[in-house]
Amino acid sequence: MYVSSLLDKEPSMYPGSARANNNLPVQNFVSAPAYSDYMGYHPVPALDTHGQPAAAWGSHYGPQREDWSAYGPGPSSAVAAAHINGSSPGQGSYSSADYSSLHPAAAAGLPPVDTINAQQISPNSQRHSSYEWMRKTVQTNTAGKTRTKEKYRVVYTDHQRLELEKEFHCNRYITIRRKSELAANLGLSERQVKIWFQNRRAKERKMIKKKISQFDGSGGSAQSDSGSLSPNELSNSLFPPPHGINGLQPNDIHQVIVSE
DNA sequence: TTGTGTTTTACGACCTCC
DNA sequence: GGAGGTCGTAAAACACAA
Repeated sequence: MYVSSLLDKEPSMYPGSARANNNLPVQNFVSAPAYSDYMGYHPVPALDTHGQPAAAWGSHYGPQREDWSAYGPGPSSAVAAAHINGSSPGQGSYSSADYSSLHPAAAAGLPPVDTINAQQISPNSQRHSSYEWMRKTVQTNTAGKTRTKEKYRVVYTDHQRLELEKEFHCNRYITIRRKSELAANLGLSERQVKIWFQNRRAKERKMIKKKISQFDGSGGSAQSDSGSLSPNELSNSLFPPPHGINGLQPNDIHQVIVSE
């Protein structure tokens, strides 16, 4: 089950890094011993500052995964502060006008991202400068390409990754509605959220593959229980992709999940 | 400080589904 | 045909040993 891949110690997964130190003040993180594979990874009321209560997480997907409750207590004011103080390179990628055009729903029903941006200006000069090049890159590249010859990717803030991880932990496949909401709340484009989930699933498959190969290698047994399945088959058998998900209204999906 | 390996965003190609 | 899936890959960001 998913527990095996997430709860297994994965030191390579978001180790305490300079990234975290650069993005957020250390004091803004509380320890999360219950979830050691992702530093500072614990449920936070991050979205509630945008008018969405923390409980809404559960309401979207019904009961949380059985292993989710192990990740520590709920809302932390310290992390809420981190959210407010946190930086967001991705947010620097979009002007409010661009953002509104990209996220009409957000523009209509959510607070303007400018407000968030104003709150989340990075205290880190390097990060800040990276926003500048990103802003420049996106705004000046009329070809629609976000890549430039020198730099072409932003680094998501810990808060953005935290929220994405939380969503991934609830559901490995994001619904259209949740994608839109997350994008609006995190100041990312829906495309970025979609690609993040794709990459995240790829990462997990890679981790599973790695674990299987390690298991086969160390166990000495050429055929383990999982040996009859390829990593992809194993992953898909555990978490089958939601075929036809787009044919359903988000509410339908929500209701299906909640009813389970 | 630098070289090297790993992780993280982002994209294109191709496939499936509606 | 469009949207989203995987897979493979590029390149920036990062960690860390030497």
